[in-house]
Amino acid sequence: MRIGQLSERTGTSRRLLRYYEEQGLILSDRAANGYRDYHEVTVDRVMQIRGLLDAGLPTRIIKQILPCLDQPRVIHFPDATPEMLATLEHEKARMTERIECLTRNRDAIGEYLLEVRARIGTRR
Amino acid sequence: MRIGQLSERTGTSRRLLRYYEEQGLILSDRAANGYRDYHEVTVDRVMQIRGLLDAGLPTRIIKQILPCLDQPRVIHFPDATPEMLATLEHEKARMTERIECLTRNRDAIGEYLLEVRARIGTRR
DNA sequence: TCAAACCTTCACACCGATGTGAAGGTCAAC
DNA sequence: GTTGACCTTCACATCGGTGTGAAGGTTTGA
Repeated sequence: MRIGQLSERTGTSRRLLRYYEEQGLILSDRAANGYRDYHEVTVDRVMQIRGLLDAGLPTRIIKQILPCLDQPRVIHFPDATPEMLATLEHEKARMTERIECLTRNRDAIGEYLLEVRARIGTRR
Repeated sequence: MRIGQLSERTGTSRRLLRYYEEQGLILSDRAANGYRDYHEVTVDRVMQIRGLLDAGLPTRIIKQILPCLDQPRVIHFPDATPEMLATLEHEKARMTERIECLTRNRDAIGEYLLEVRARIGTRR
């Protein structure tokens, strides 16, 4: 599929799709005329990238995480250096911290909303 | 406490503390000489802000969330307009999405690491 | 009284993610 | 064959979070 369709299906501007490619997050074949040609699977990949970006990860880190997300799993052995494994472990821990922070604060919002609505319910 | 101590205790540059204040995320009293004077509770507040920023929330949203985090809970009724409640509900949902995205991807990293280490364990 | 270590405001600069537009090539349909 | 909708690259712009440094005031301690 071409960039316009990928853009539409992922809700991501063409500009950003080219940017993600430049950053090594997605790949494209090229048609004879130079147009980018994307695999079907790229749709999911872009969604994953969007989610991680939205969750605060920079493209540099996302790029390192992506090999973990292939399904079925393919181990790229050149990537599996001890440093890379340590980086992944570290990022995994940071993600857990983020999850805990988000969960705590989301739950606090939930309780706040409950209480506000309870008070409104009593016409105060 | 003054800005230097707050900076040290939160691991946040003075520059950023002033920025957060400018964005309405924290408050300070002023001493007679113009120096900022922070409440003890500001330490936790700053940590919360850092966590949320790191999790991808912009200061604009964090500012709206902060009233939910007071302990014990204080309902600021002027803030509790229907629009604000809708905004909070919306942000709560977005936070849940982020949590799910981070959890999925973190778990995928975990499985990848397990598999890589298993293979290394078998000297392959 | 002087130096060091604070503090103030202001301004310019960077970086990453993103928008926008120019200048031009390709292709499908009329 | 011209029009319109696509695509290409390139470049400049914006925005939010952050660093840095200038120019100057305050406090503390030798």
